[in-house]
Amino acid sequence: MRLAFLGTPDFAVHSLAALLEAGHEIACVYSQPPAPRGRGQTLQPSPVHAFAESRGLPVRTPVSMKAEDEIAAFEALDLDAAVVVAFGQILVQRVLDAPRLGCFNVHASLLPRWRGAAPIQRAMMAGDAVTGVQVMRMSLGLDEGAVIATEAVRIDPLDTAATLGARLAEAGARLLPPTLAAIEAGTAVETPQAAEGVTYAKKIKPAEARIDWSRPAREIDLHIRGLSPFPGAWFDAPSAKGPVRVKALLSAVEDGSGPAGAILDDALLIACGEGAVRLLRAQREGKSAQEAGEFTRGFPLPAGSVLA
RNA sequence: CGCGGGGUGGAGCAGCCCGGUAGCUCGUCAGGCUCAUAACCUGAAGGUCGCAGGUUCAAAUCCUGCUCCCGCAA
Repeated sequence: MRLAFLGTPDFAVHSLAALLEAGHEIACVYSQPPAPRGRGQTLQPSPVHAFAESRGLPVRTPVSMKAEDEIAAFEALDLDAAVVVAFGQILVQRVLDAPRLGCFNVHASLLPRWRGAAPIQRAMMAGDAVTGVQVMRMSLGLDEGAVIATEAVRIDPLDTAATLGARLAEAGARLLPPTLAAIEAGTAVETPQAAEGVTYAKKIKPAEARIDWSRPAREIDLHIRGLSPFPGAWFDAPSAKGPVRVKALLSAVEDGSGPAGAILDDALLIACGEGAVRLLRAQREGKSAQEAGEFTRGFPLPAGSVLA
C-alpha cells in the first residue's frame, strides 16, 4: 500500500521499520520538527526523522498539521492509508479523511483505559498487571476510535517505563503489518471502544515526579519505575556539600518499617509511609545511572539518616 | 556563546576552598578462619592525581589554555 507514517520517538521507529519490512511504499514520513536537546542544546532530528532519512524516505516536519498548505500537501500524496504512532500532534478531520482507507493509530494501552499522552507511565504508576498495544481507526476524539487489533503485554515487577515501552513498541510493530493487510482486504473487524472504563493518561508534571516518602511502599515503587528513566522520580539526599538530587531509576518493595524517608540499612532500603522500598539503580545529578552497589560505594547513604 | 557536574591504582568516590609523605569502599592476589560461602580476619600488589604551560622552596590542591566524558528544559 501507499502510506504516510506519522511518528516521533523511538517507540514509533519500530513500527515504521515493520512497515518497510512488509514492503509498503512510504510516500512521506511526518515527524515533529528537530528540537534542541542534549549537551550544547544542538538541534537534533527526532528518532523517526533520523531513521527515515537513513532509509532515504522523504520527511516533512511541520510545526502544525493544521496549516492549509500542509493539509493540501497531505491530500496530494494520494494515500491508501496513514499510520500514526506517537506523533505528538492532533489531526483535523480533513487529514483523517484524506487517505482512501483512513488513518490508523498504534496506541500503547488497552483502550478505553489510558487514552492520551502518557499511557505507558500511567499504566505502570497505577499498578496495572497487564497493559497492551492496539491498532485503531482514528477519529476526531482523542484515542476514541474503533479498535482493530490488540496484543496484551504483562507488566513485570522489575519493569520500568523504558523496558515496558520497548516491549510495547515491538508488539505494536508485530501487530501492524497483518492488521494493515486485513484492512486492505476488507476483512478487518472494527470494535467500538467500551463506554465504561475510560481513563485518561495525563502528561506528567515535573512537580509530580518528586518522591513523597510518606506514601505506601507499593505506590512509591510504582512511581519510581513508572517514571524511569524519564522524567525520573527523584529526592534530595543529604551530603557534606548540601542536598544532592538523586533520581531513583529502579526499585523493589521490601519488608521494613520506620519513619517515612528513614534509611534502614546501608544498601538503600528506605522506609515509606507503609513498608519500605529498596533502590536498585539510581543516578546522582551530574552522573550517569549506577547500580545500587556502585552508587553507595561512591555516595554512601548510611542507615540512620532520613530523607526529606 | 543555554545551564550545570566531572576526569585521582581494575570499579565507584574523598581530598582541592585554607598548597607540604595519595586516603576510603569494592574488586584482585596471598595467607588465616569455617562443614561451607558472594560472609569474616590478616597482609600484599596496583596511581607520572586527563593534557600542556604558569606561580611557588613545594601543586591532586592556586592561575591560564586545551581535551575528553556526563546530566538537564520529557
